Amino acid sequence: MKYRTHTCGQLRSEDVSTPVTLSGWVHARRDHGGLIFIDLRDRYGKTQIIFDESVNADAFAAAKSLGSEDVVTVDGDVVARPDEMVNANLPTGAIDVQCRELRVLSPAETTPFVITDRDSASEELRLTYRYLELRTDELQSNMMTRSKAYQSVRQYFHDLDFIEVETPVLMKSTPEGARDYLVPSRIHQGRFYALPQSPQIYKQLLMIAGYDRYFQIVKCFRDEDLRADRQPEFTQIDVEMSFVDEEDIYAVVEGLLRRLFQEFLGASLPDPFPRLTYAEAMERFGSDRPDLRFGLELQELASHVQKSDFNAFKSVLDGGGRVKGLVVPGGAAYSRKMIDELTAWIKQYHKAKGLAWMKVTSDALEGGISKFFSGDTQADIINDLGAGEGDLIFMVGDETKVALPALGALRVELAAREGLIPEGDLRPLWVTDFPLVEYDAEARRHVAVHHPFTAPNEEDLALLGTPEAKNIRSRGYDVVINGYEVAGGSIRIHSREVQQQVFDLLGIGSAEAEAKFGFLLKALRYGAPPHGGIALGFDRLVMLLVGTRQIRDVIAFPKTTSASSLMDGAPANVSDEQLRELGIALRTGGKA
RNA sequence: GGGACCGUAGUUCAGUUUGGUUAGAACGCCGGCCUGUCAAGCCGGAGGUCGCCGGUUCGAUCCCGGUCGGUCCCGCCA
Repeated sequence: MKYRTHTCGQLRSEDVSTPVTLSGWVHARRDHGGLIFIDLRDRYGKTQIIFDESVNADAFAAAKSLGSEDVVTVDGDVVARPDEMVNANLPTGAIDVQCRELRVLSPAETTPFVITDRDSASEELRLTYRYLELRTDELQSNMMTRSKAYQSVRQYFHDLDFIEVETPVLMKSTPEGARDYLVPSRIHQGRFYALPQSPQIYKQLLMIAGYDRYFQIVKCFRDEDLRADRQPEFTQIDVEMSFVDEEDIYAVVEGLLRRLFQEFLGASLPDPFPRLTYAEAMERFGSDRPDLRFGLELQELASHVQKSDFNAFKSVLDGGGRVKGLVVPGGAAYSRKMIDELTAWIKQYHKAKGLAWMKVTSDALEGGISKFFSGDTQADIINDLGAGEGDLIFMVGDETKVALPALGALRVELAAREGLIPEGDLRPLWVTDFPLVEYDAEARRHVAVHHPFTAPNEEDLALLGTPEAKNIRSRGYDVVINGYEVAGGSIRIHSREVQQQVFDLLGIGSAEAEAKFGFLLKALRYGAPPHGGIALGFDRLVMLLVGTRQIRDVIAFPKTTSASSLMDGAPANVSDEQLRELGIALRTGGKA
């Protein structure tokens, strides 16, 4: 039995009078009494099938009872449509297939939602029936883009002589970083594998093994809370290279991204990508992943505040904090209610103590905290900030690590509200010179900003082991596009001594380091080349390629915000027998 | 761990402000008519434990408490 000679997206005017067989899903049925149309759909497209009572009564009778999403095979002949019936919206819109014989392969029950319209059902329902949602044009298109992107990435790295190596999914739990997903061992009861947060250590060991250009498209797992752009299992393009410095990595990554965005969007990314240090990104944008598609940059207000009578801000400056602001064009029209809402928002979500504001008139400031500034200072502020009549100045004064991120969040929020974000733009950049460590109040020690194997900046190397070590810059770098962190990496430590010093800085004692990373420290003794690498978030790249803000739109079977799969019910309880085999007794019995 | 919003026919929503007899609409589904539609059209019909549990009340979809589920955000995500 032959199911198809062509796909449902294939036939054109040139095929008229060809006998064909098509198989697919009944997308829609339009019954005109003596004439029935169905749109037959597969992943290649749709073709209209005609059943004409006067041409073939048997097929016509069979078509009477067809329902949406039935799977059928149609034998028939390609016929041209009358000129005025051509559907210009469909690639196959110039022809019909006149049905000779209809075979119903698999009738479908009424679906819980209509396949033609993804918006017609809640996400909850669509996730429960994900295999139905995957039939929609939008998701099929997304998944095909994803598939082509895999191929493009592989081709790129193979052409550059990279070797693709699979690393273990069952590995040893590493204490730093995200929470691990654990897998119990049956053979070694009471012991656990961890799923990789990334193949970080393996790829470094591959460098030591001499595989000097490695890449892998690899699943990673992090047991942390989800977001619109974060799933517990996600895919990285993992890259590592030996005998390289930052510039070599930048060149390879920029080449890949330029290729992908050119191929899928016809977009030419800048060459080279602009670069910002972490410090500059924080000062100007209040974020280490700035969205460069719009302005609203953070501006310094310290000198003006010093000349004011606003003691709240002056004491912030005296205490070593910062006062910065941003100018909202036309913001003077904001109502008091809107400003109050923004104030509540920034206090609740971004820990700022408040949000000060002043409106700009022709030559002075008014409202808000303007009364604390003299006329001359007001003029200086307007001039200095490049503000104009009708603008609004927002200000935050706080300790540095609150003030800058709060204003950064405000910047993004205001740009969205004001429609200042040009959606078609793509603005990539490198962010460099991250701090090597930051203080973790909860753990009461310094932790790695990137990871513990990141090399310190050469210029700051002398500070290792001194009290100034907390200010050391790292050789880490991120790629940011439109506010999304799409890649992150670093030049790694290849010296056992430096690695030991960094562990010391992180409060990881030699015994602990030996127990947890002994195999890496040992490997570093046997001839470790200088090396570095990067990992690109593949899902986020595909999001940009298809133009969605939701990571679930580019993953075939995603999890909900609470990390469960509505379709298959994972995670689920397991039998006592399974637990017994693993030597596991539940402490609380779990939630039934 | 915290905050906000949401949960009512198969589906998307309205209704709840001010508790009260038959809870509506559209789409889908079923039946009928219809030979050029392509989201076909017209006529008719069926379809509801108002997420779940408890409380208040003569009476709860509506008010209160809890709980489950979904979405977004803060924390978290080396």
